[in-house]
Amino acid sequence: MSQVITRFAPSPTGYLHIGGARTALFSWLFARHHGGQFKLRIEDTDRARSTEDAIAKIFEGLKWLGLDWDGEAVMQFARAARHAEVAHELLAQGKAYRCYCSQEELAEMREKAKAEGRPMGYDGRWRNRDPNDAPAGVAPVIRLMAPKDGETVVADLVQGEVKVANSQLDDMVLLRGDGTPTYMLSVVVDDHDMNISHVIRGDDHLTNTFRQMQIYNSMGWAAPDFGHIPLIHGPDGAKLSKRHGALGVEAYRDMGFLPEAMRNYLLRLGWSHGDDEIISTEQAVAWFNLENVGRSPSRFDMNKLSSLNGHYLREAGDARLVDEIAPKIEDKLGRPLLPLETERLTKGMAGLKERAKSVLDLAGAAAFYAERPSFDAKAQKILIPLTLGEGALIIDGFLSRAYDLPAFERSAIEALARSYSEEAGCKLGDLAQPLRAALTGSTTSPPIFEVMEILGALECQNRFSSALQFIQTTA
RNA sequence: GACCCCAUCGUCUAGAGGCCUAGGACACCAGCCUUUCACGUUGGUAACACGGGUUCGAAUCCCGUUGGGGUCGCCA
Repeated sequence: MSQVITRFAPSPTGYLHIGGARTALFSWLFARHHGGQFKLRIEDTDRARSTEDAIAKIFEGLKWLGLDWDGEAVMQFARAARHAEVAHELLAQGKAYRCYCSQEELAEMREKAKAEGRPMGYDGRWRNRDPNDAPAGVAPVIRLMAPKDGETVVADLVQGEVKVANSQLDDMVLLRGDGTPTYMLSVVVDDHDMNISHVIRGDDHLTNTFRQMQIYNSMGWAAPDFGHIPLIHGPDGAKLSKRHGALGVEAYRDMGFLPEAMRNYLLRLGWSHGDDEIISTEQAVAWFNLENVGRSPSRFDMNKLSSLNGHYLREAGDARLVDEIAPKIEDKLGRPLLPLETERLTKGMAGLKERAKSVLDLAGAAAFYAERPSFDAKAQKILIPLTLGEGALIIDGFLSRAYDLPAFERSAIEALARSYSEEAGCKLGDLAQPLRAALTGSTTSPPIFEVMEILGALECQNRFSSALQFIQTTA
C-alpha cells in the first residue's frame, strides 16, 4: 500500500457530535496505524448553515479527543473555483450537459416516478436536447451524463462489494444554477486533489458513493478505497441525530468524561479485537484495522462509557485530576482554593478517584476537603442520635486520645480506633460512621482514618464540634 | 414507493462449517472482602429473529420472510 491518507470532513453546521467523533477516530487510527496522514477538511460550502462558531467547536472537539490532524485544515468553499473547473472540463468532454429544468418540473418528475414505482429522480430530458431550446433567462445547472446501462460497483472495505444498476441512478447535478458546486462534485474533487487514499465515513454515505464513483470514472480518476462504518443509534434504536440524543463531544467533557475513556468507548462501538475491552490508544493504533469493523449499527450506552471512565479515572495521575476538579470546586466555593486545600485534595486524590465515575462525581466527592461540609439527610440521621445518648462523649473521648497520638496518621488512628472501640464496647463502625458524617457531611467517603490524617487533628476536632453544634440547633 | 445495508444475551461484542451444552464486557441479582461507598473477587439470570435449503455436521454458506437502518435535494 502506498502512502495512506485519510480525512475527516465535517460540515460546520453544528458541534462535533458523537457519530462524527467516532468517524474521526477511526480515520485517525487507520492513518496512524499505517504511518500515514490524517487530514481535516471543513465542508463549508453550505454558506447559509455554516458558522465560524461551529468550525471552532469542531477544532476544539477534535483537540480534546486528542485527534491531531496533519497540515492545515482545508476549507472546502475556498476551492469552489476548482470544483467548477472540473464540471466545465466534464462539460467540454461531453460527459456532462446543461439542464434547464425548473423546480416544478423536477418535483413533477419525482411524483411521477414514485407513482410508477421507479426510483425518484431526474429523467434526463436535457441529456441530448438542442441547447437552442434553452428557455431564456434560466440559469442552467450542469449535470453529469451518467451511464444508463451496466452497474456501478463499490468494493467497500467494511461492507464488502456493493453494487447497483446504473438505471437506478439519475444524472446528478454537478454545478448549480449560480455556478457553485454541489456536495457530490466537491467531495470527489477534493478527495482526489488531496490524494486521499481511504475514505472512512458513516454508512449514510454508502449509496452516495455510487454517484461519486461515476464522477471518478468520468474524470478517469482512480477512486480511493472506501470504508463505510455503521451508524450509532440512540438508546431507543432510532438514528442518533442532533435532535435525537446526539450530543456534542464537549457535552461529554462537561459531564466529566475523560478523552481517553471516550476514545476507548467509541473504538469498541463497532470495532473489536477479540475479547479485549480496555484498549489504550497506543494499543489501538497498533491494532486498528477495517476488517474488524462490524457491519451492524450500535447503540450508545452511557453505562459502559461510565464504567470505562471509572477505569481511566483510577489510572489518571493525581495532579491532573486535581487540576480538573479545582475550577469546579472554586466555582462552588466562590473563591480560589487555598494552598492548604489544594494539598489536601492532592493527598486525598488516591482515595477519591477510586470511587468516582466521572470528573463531576470526583469534584462533588472531593469538596469536603476544601470546605466545611453541610450535612446531607443520611449524615444527619447518624448525627442526631449522638447528642441524645453517650455517643458524642464516646467519640469525643476517641478524638482527644487521637489528638495525643505521636503521629496523627492513618494507621495509628485506625489502630487506636480499634482498641478504643473494643474498650468502649462498640463496633468500629459505630465510631467510623459518625465521624464520617461529622467530618465529611456524608455517609460515603474515602476511608475515614485517611480523611482524618489529611484533614489534621485540629480540623477534625473543629469539624466534630461544629457538627454537634449544628445538630443541636436543628434537632 | 424504489434502491442499498444490517440482524448473537437488555447493551457493546467474540465467533470466519465441527474447538459452541455459544465466550467476554457493561448493566442486573446473590455471596465474599470491608469503618461507609467504591475497587476487587466468586457465582447467577440472559442471546444465535423466523422459515426453507446446502452439508456427515451451520450462529457461521445460499434463498425467502420478518424486523431495523440508510439513501433517493440546485443540503452536506
